[in-house]
Amino acid sequence: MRAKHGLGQPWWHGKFRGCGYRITLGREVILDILAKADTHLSAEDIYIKAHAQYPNIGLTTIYRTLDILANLGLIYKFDFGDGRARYELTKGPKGTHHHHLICTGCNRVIDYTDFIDEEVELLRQTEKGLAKKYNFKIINHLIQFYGLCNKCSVKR
Amino acid sequence: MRAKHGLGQPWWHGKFRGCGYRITLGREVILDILAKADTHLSAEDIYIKAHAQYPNIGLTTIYRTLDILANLGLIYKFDFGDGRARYELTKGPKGTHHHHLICTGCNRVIDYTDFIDEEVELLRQTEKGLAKKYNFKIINHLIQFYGLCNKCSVKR
DNA sequence: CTCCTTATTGAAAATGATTTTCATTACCAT
DNA sequence: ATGGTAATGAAAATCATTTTCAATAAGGAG
Ligand SMILES: [Mn+2]
Ligand SMILES: [Mn+2]
Ligand SMILES: [Zn+2]
Ligand SMILES: [Zn+2]
Repeated sequence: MRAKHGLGQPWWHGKFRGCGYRITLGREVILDILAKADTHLSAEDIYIKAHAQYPNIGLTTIYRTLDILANLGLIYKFDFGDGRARYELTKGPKGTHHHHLICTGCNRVIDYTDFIDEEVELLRQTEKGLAKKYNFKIINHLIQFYGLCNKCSVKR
Repeated sequence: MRAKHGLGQPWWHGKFRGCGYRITLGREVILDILAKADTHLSAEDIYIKAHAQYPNIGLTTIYRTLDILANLGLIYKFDFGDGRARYELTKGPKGTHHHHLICTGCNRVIDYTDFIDEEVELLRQTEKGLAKKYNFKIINHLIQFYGLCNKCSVKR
């Protein structure tokens, strides 16, 4: 059940090598952690996990690798307002693009992928309209809903 | 043509006092700057402008005031990825809620309010669906499209 | 497999935005 | 006008992220 492509090469090796980057132990560890994660990890979260498997890795390498991954479009970098960036594999285990519900009470973040059918279509149309009107080439979008989760809305 | 409410009181004095906050010269200056701004200002941008009218004001006061304003919902705080927070009056001169087009090439941010008719309606429906499904009380949303502006897409 | 070039790395120092501390000042209800 | 207390500025402290630099290790060539 290993997620490999081709001849036992992890899926990302290709894109990585193609851009002139070397495959290193540290980078493998980091991508492994991201692939297994089911939450939005911060650089330090990743550092702590990585350090367990590979005690020599430095936090600097985490930052540098995350930067490359974000530029390659393999991960998303988010700001949920808690003062540190959080990262998530573009195509996670769930594999699908998703949006976020963010609780301003407890900072919980809920992923949601169950878009209404029309939502996807409308997004396409909106992007098309904006692209033409502003002569802007849309590559990606960020959609987040802020509010109170079930627990937090009770407290108030 | 002054934007006043009641007996010559700026519109925000009410809400401000109602929450136990005092009206100070520094705060007036800051809100004035935000009200006149047609771009997304950083704390330091505001500090520089404020300093011109009120040389004694400290950067600390800017941060503290912005924090209050954001909590009161009078301003939005954004992260456009350039390492500093940027702020915008919730109800600007334009008065309307808007979304952003962000150029990843030059960091230009375009406001857009010209929603497709269906966009507003769909957003309402989506929010309703999410609210029920996740038992989440939606208060606000953030929608940003990333891509390349006309100038930057030519260069590539 | 060995060598060599060069990307990568870790540690430590630097940076830079935002916060905290604390003594002083100034709102504003009475 | 006065007093209680929120607000303020300067300086120091935080803290996530970046930079520096000498040491190390991918990985292509031979
Ligand atoms: Mn997510
Ligand atoms: Mn805007
Ligand atoms: Zn919550
Ligand atoms: Zn641009």
